[in-house]
Amino acid sequence: MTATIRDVARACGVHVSTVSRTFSAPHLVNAATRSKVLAAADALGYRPNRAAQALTTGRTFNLGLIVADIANPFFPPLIKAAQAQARQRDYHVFVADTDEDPRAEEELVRTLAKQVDGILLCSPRLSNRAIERLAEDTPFVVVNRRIKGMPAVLMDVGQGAAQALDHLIGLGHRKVALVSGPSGSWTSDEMRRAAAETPGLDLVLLGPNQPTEEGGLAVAGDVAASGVTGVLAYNDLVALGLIEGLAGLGVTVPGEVSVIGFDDILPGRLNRPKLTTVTMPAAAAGRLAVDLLLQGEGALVTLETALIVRESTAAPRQA
Amino acid sequence: MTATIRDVARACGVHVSTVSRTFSAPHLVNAATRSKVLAAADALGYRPNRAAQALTTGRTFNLGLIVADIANPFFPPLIKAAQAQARQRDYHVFVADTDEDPRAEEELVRTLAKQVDGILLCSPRLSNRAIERLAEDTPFVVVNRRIKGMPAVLMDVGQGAAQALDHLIGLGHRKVALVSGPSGSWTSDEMRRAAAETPGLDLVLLGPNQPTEEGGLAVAGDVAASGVTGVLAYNDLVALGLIEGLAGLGVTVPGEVSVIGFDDILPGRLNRPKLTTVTMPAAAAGRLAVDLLLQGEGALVTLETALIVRESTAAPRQA
DNA sequence: GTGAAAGCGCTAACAA
DNA sequence: TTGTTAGCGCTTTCAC
Repeated sequence: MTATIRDVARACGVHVSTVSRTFSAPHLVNAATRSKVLAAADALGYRPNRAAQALTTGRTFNLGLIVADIANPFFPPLIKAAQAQARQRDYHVFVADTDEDPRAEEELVRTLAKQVDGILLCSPRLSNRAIERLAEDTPFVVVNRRIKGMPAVLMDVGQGAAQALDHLIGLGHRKVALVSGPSGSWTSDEMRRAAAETPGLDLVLLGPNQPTEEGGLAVAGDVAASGVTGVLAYNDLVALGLIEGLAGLGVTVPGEVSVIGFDDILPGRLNRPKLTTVTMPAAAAGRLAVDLLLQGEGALVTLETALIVRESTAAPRQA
Repeated sequence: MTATIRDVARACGVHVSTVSRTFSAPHLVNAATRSKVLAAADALGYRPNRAAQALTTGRTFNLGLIVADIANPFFPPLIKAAQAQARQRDYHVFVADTDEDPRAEEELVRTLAKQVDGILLCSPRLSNRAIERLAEDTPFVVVNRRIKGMPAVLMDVGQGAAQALDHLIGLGHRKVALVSGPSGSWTSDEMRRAAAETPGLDLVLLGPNQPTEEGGLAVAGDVAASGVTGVLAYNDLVALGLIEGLAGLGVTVPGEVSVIGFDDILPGRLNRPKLTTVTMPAAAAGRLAVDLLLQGEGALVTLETALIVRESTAAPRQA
């Protein structure tokens, strides 16, 4: 039904290999022949069959993009940017969602591996070892995970967390909770590391938690019971859930407790109080990760983050 | 490097066709042979090469999912659900974003067509005619678009809009604006149709508008100038932008103007005032669309929508 | 129940 | 510059 290289060849009286060359190495074919072929191809609506190309060349012109949760507002801008960048380079992208499950992540990588030229693993939940093993078969770029020798795009979470904590300290908070994210999350570990290195803090670690509103809601009781006056949450969703949970417990934000999120997603900007948070350059990360993958360079890119002070933080109430 | 069917065949002393059958038609092969083959395949980490399978069978086990804007919060739940459903049926999904551009949409369909077994076109901006033409080459399911003879998943936008308008009327509003969406949007047309059929309304049509916060912000002036006391917006993003724009103009919501959105996205629930809106079953639509596509049935599914009254609507101030 | 052989659409030496 | 040929990994008749 759909035209093949052979139809085009027949239509303009050349051999199939000439048609093939016209597309894959145009400089090797006579200009006159080339335009004849192009015209015929156009008339027939010919488009090369990517599966066949992949079979001979080993290149699929496909990329895999794996995220923990498509519906988490942090990811869509990253997906969008990666997809756009890939498109520019004539690549298509498979998007898949692991539902925060490391086993699903691994299986996904395995089934995708042969169909793509490389995989973007975003905020993986798999262990470094597991990722390294998988990377033996497929080019990888990881986002928000540091693995020796593997190309990565990192967001400087440690620096953002430090800034957030300094902000809290500057406001006069001493006893502060870190509401961490899922286990296996590099960003969560980075936040913890940054917190541990911040002097002058009476730190309470609460977690692991689900990286969702529900996770925040669920931990509200513990936060209230802990007696902290400030909280740094794993992400905005958790922060939002926490604020809601705290409100349910009669604890006001930022009156009694200050809360800082991470990611700077839209809902945080609209919430009352507007969320103080750390912006994450998700779109830039998506774009760069695609570039790294396609250029096959072993680079490590670290993107800056920045604290945005809004309304969910204030000086602690005097005891 | 990666094991092929031939490696497996050699490893257990059978012919390649037997190995092939073991996977594609297991009942045609002796149980003993089958388990021998399976064991060898497992040991070698064999996975069939999808490109090669596609070449012979014509089935790719890939799906295309095209949306207007991945970053619009309405779509991620749909994408997530579609992806999960596809995965269950052993399909992978290409996700692509048209940036609200009909030309990009068409080109995307064309380049994707040969690599997939079908395409899910969500809230397309292309004309019916253009879609029908494209559908000659590739199985399609459209979401939120009604095209004669084409499988579709629809959300009952007309009904939702009618409910929203009735709510406004019940509150005492007479002069109401419909802030429509992008041209080419079926949902926008449905809303307009429903509005036109609602009696007792002094209707002002404002649009087309971009389906984003910016779109809402930009139209705020016109809304204020129009003298309406109620607004039905194309979606929550527009409604949110509009409320913000109105606030900038010193117009309070719902004090002076009531605003209703569409989609029920998270930011709307967190906004102050919390947005009165119409829920759209995006996840269900994604799931069903995949089912329709893979079952190849020519069905038309219409999903219900429902008004959720929150805080952005109230009785009009007495003149 | 299994093997042999042809071929899916394309590319990549090699020859002419 | 173009044609010839073999083959990518797999499925699918057709024989045995």
